[in-house]
Amino acid sequence: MKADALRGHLDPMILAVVEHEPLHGYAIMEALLERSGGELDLPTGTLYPALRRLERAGYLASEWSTVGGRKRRTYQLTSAGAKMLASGKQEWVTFRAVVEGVLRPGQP
Amino acid sequence: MKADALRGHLDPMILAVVEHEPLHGYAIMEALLERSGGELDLPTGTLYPALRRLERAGYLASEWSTVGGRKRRTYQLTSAGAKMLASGKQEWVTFRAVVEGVLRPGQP
DNA sequence: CTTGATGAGTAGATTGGCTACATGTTGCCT
DNA sequence: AGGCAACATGTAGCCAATCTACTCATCAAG
Repeated sequence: MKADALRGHLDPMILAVVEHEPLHGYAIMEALLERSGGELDLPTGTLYPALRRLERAGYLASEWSTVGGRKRRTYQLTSAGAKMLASGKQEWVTFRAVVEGVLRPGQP
Repeated sequence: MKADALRGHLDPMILAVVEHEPLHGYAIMEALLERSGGELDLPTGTLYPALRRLERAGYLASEWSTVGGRKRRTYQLTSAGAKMLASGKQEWVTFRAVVEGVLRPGQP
């Protein structure tokens, strides 16, 4: 999968995996990998800056903890993040309709 | 629709509209607008550079003509472009599965 | 005692879509 | 006649998100 196909779609995906349970960065990576059937293997240089960006924007809140001698930063969805996720899902539906309207995937 | 959601998806869309008939730039813009139900209103600063890029890459070929006193550059799909379009369609299917696998659009 | 998995992070390059601009024609409306 | 909308093509430069490539640290297995 091409790199910049992800552009603008990563944020709602990240928010989605922490929708029902707070997770730390590494666990978010794994969740994305698992939910995508192994397709979405984010480099840390993509994920961690994205998480900080989402926190700065107020969509995520984080707190540190230590588990088994390892420091974790656990992120949870804020209410603003929940709204952003909902609108992100709606935008995805629109986007999909646009692309498929143009691509006409009926004929391969 | 967010601007950079388009990143990496525009190329196959452009190739798709010239798949069955060659079109000039302005007509491609209109075709995209129509096929997307009015959602995809590309600025010329996006479309024309994209067309040149696709031609440089060998996916499109162009020739000039004059219709009603106006100069047109008409683009048609090359065989390399057809292959690229086919693989672009396939990549879209994968991409859609990835996003929806992560977003789980069942629950809004 | 080295390797792989866990865990978090930064610096810098790339790149493609965007805004804003430049240029010209045709045809309709007032 | 004058002006504006639609038609038609293009460039320069900005911006931001993702990537590569790196650093640093702990723990378990071999």
